[in-house]
Amino acid sequence: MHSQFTIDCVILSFDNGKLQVLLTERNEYPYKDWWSIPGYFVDKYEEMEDAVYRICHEMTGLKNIYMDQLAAFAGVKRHPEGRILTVAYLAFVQFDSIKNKIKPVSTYMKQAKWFAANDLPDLAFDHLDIVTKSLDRLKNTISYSASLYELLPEKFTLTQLQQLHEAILGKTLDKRNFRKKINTLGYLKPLDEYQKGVSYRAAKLYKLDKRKFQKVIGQP
Amino acid sequence: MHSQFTIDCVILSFDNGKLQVLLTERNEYPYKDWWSIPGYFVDKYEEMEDAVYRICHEMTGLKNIYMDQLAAFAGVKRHPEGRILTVAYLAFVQFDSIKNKIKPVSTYMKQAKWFAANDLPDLAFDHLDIVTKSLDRLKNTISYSASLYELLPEKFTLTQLQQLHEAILGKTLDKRNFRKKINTLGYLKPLDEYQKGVSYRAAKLYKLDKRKFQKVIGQP
DNA sequence: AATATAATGTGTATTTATTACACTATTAAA
DNA sequence: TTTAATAGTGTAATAAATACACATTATATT
Repeated sequence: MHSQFTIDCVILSFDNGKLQVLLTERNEYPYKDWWSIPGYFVDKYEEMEDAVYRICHEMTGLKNIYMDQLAAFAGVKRHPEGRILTVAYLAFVQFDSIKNKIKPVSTYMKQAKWFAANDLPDLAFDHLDIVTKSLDRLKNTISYSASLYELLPEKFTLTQLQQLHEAILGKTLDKRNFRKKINTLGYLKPLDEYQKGVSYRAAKLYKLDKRKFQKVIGQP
Repeated sequence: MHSQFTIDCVILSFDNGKLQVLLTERNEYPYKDWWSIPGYFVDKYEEMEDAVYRICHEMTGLKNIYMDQLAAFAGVKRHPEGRILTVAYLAFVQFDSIKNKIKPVSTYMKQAKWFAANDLPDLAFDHLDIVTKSLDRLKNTISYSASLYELLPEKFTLTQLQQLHEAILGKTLDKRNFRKKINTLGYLKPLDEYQKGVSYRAAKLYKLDKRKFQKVIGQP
């Protein structure tokens, strides 16, 4: 038995130099056959935080993804069958590691698919507003958010990190200055490992030192 | 006729060197006679943005206050009569200009009263969580928020502004460095006017130049 | 009129961060 | 061995942040 509000999940990833949004194709009215961000009703006695994981799993097949609350959306006309409030959540996932795991469990969605954030199809409900707000949030928290690194593999190159920043900020950055900045931050640890399988000079791999990140960013 | 979610308003102000929270004393069950942040049910066909102003007015007597959405709170046990989701909003008001206008219109609240943010009574529901989150939000947005200046009179002294920053950040700031920073910001305009009614050297008054603020802060 | 009080308002030297800018090094493939 | 593709590096100039102490001004008091 479900209550009268829903949860919608903006699941962002990074691939091919672009931010990607995971959309699901609806199999039920309203907006049957439309693309939407994955979402569903919260059960009456279910905590929102639990519902987010359940719904994300049912609609996309993805499990154990960390989500942050974005905002509530409750426009009277957002849902054709009467105002239904939704609480939007925002998650970041690493593209390659879940590539093959994306498949709705519920028949409520026909399929789930990635779309480049700057080239989205028409979306159901007010889901475009929700995605737009997510991208703004990401832009505004880029320097403070450890979850940013969920968008990258555990071990990543500085070029990957720079390209991610560029995609989020929508502008190019200077390589030398970017790397100098990384050094002063102190929470990005160079490893004694290098990229593999590239047909050019392999780049050094880095990882986020979460403890140091907490110290530096936690209470500045 | 109202729907099944509420709006709660965190109304912050600044007086006596401290952040102040406007609380209302409940006159209805549950939590009759408890202090709470002002809130009530949204009507079924009412936009949230309209409801915020209506509810704020009914519960406190205050009109036309700018509010920002903070977050949704929906703990299953937050309301003793079953889970009721609330969307919290955050507003800043200038203390002196509304001092005498605070009086609930609705009989749902017995009275409204200011409390220092660091010395609150026990609060109804999960309202302490909501206030705490508001104060965090204020801290994190202090440099980017034009609404910050709603906490001060239209014309204010740099000492007032510094004390406000100190109250929000919870630490003291250096006067000379603070003023140097103000100068480089460029959107705080010195006036040819001075403080009145003080028994010592009168300070110069400043005001926020909203156009310049937009330019500087809008898209950095 | 002189003094006390209480706050305002100001500058400099040091350190740190940001910006602008171009070439050499490395690897794999051809 | 050459080519292609990307990794990796330094310096000078400017701007911002920090640490720090005293003269100035308006009023109230004697």
